[in-house]
Amino acid sequence: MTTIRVMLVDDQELLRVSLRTVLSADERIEVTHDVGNGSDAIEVVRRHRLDVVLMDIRMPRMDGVAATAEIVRIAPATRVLMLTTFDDDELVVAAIRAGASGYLTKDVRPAALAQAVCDVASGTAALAPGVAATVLDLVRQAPMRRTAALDGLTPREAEIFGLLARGRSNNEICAELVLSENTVKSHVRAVLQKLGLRDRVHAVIYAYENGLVGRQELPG
Amino acid sequence: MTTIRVMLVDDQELLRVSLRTVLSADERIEVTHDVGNGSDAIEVVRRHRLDVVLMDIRMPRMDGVAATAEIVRIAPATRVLMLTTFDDDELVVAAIRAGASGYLTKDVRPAALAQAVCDVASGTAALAPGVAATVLDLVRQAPMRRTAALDGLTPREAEIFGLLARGRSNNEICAELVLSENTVKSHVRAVLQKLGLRDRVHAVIYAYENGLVGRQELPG
DNA sequence: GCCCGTCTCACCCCTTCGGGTGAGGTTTGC
DNA sequence: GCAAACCTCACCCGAAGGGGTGAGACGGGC
Repeated sequence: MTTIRVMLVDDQELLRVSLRTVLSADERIEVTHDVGNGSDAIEVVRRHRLDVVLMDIRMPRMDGVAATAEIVRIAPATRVLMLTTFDDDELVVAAIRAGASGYLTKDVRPAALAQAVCDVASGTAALAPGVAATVLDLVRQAPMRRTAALDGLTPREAEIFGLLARGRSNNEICAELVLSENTVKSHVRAVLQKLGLRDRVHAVIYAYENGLVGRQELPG
Repeated sequence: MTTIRVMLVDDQELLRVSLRTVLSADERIEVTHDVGNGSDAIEVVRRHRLDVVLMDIRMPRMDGVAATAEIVRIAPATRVLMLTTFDDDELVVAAIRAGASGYLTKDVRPAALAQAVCDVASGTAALAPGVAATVLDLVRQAPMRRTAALDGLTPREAEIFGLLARGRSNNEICAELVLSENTVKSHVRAVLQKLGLRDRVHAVIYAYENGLVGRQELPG
């Protein structure tokens, strides 16, 4: 059995040194590289085979999330384990969506850290207890995040979009806004075209995915 | 600091005894009850204050998921930690949605088990490494979850509904499932009729409002 | 003044969709 | 063996939706 090749990515050199000490104590692990920012990390990934990248989420010169996305893209076999001082909810989600295999807070105990590295190397995932709660909440009922995803729409178009998202037909919209159906169709066309959506079905999905619509009941 | 009051729920008495031994070795933990099925567990929860319920997911007389849902309903402060021999994907999701605070496999090491009990008691969550990967996948691109909101649909219809919820056109569906468009239309009609929905737009809304679909990306 | 964006509406086209009906095949259960 | 689901597919129809073009009215900004 070969050792697990690990790279450390953190802007604090002091922390890198201590991480190296901790991980090197585990005979299953070999720390082959350590760098201070995301750009350098990507360079290393491009040139060397790595099993696990242990990455701080907040860094200068390309943040951890962006670096993770790029690393996963160019080296899918390499696992990325995020390391952070906080269990910032948004960053957790962003990191996971970027393709991170785990998310640990820096108060993790040394033995647990080494174990987590081995876990992700073997294809499983590692979550810090405090982070796990956040993730479970996400599974339970997906959150809605507010976005400026309607930029570029005129006020009227945004209004039409809101009705589209609620499942209104063109006919219902023209009744509610006192417009001719032709006008409604013009607005709908503009909305779909500007947002790059194929049809009103996709408009509904877009609305939900971007948190642009609250809870609603279906009539009937 | 008071001890953490724990109840064990498992149909195998042998396992209950060994769990009791393991957990009692930790001075932070006090095993106050142990029962052999979900119904008894609920009775205990009704009468006593508990911090953590350690529950097997497969049991006679009300399965672990149903019992969890009921326990969470009547005693929201009590945390439920699922314990299972497998990391069955569907059961993981069901347990989490029922309100479980953690999910461990029975190959967990004793010290880790005690730590997990303390973790969930303090409000965080505990996930076994093998389970965490499953959950992360759900966050990344959540697949369709099985729910009562789809009762009455045949398996094929439920499958069609899942594609409807993702914004697929009839044409795309018939390509993905290798069916004629006429067949797809038949299924779509049955789905809309059974769920009392006007059109596919409302089907998407229904899916989101009932948590039947996770985060997804729109193509393009 | 003029231009530009917005809102309004009209007409055309063709595709997609929802609804109705019927029908042949399989599997499941009584 | 028969009934009852279920899956499959076909044909029909009318309505709804998406796309294109054009155009009149109003407003603000230069």
